[in-house]
Amino acid sequence: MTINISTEDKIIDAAKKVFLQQGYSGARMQDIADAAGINKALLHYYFRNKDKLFELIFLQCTQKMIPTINSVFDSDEDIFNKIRQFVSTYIEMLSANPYLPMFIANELSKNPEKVIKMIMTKEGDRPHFNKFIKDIQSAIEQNIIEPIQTVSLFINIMSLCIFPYIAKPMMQFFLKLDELEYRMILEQRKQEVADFIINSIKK
Amino acid sequence: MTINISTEDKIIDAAKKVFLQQGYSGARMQDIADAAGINKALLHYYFRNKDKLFELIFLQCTQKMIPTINSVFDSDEDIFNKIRQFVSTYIEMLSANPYLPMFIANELSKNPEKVIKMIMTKEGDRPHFNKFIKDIQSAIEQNIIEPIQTVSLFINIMSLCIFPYIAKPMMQFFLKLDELEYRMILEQRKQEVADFIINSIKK
DNA sequence: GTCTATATATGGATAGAC
DNA sequence: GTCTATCCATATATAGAC
Repeated sequence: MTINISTEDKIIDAAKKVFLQQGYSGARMQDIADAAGINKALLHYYFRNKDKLFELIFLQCTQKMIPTINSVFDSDEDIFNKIRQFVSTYIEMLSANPYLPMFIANELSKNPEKVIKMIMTKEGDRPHFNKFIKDIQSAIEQNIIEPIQTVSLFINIMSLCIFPYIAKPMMQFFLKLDELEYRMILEQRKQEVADFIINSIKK
Repeated sequence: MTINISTEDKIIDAAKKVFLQQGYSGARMQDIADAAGINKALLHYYFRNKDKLFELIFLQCTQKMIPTINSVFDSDEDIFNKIRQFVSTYIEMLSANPYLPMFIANELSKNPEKVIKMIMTKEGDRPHFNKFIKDIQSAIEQNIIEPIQTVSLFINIMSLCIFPYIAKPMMQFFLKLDELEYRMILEQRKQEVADFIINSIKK
């Protein structure tokens, strides 16, 4: 049986799909209407214009993952477990939303001011990166891990998690990997990346 | 004194700037004409259409860096020095072309078939990644570095080098870093990243 | 709320004068 | 080679019937 989905939800789902894959400037209102199984006029009836619709989708996407991440940051595991947990939950979430990293990075790089204003205006959860960075700092002071620039380590962790999604076609092309092979590699990375990081920083 | 730059070169320079920052779908022929100090009609006189102009720029950009990279891959340094050299020359080149990673990753992700066809059709140098991967493999067999999936290590190295450029606005936003601070971090990474990698894999 | 038809704006491309 | 003017396709947005 088919559940009755409201037109608004159909539009949101469709818009999410199109915007995430095509980005703002590549997305066509017609494509969104088609994907939602309605016509353009109805799109404008529900969401006045492309900008408004985009803003909704963008904020919804960026907010969605924050609570899960924060629950990791806020836990009182030791630094190694925290890194392990962060890497595996983050990669897990990205595998469920593979277009998200490219989408966000791209919009942010095309139009930094507009996007940042959008985020700042709408209040909501923020990722507790500071908490994470403080934990790293404190682990260094307690002599648990090698001294390293915390900011630099943070960038490394994010790089190792996110880049394989942003550069998927590039990596597939370079390494001649098909869809399945690449997905298996991403799956393995949930452990490998944490090992790689911890190997590097542990005393 | 001002050197006399041919109109064609002015167009190419302008197109490079606009395409790299805006991507294919975000770039406007008008913007390119403006940046070149000419009008649209003249653009079309030199390069029949947007696609042709884009193809030229894209191929020129992707080819430019290959010889330098290959000279590192082809050298007969040991694996640690090779990693150090690759990381530092690669980051050096990216700092000189900070928009390039986002540009390539984005076009590839928006239109993989088209882009790959473009690359395959035009013959030219290819990066010798295989050589690098074989070197890693052989270092593992000789017991010089920890056993690790070579493909995985390769992805890690690329991630650590490239991601900070793709995600520059995101990282700046998260970490509240201004232009100068971020550029300093990138500069430091020429050493730090190699240390980070080698720390992780050395016996 | 949903549609068809249409207005309006934008951007790529061409014609033709100089 | 370079320009102005214009065309035409595409894309966003609105009007108005049902």
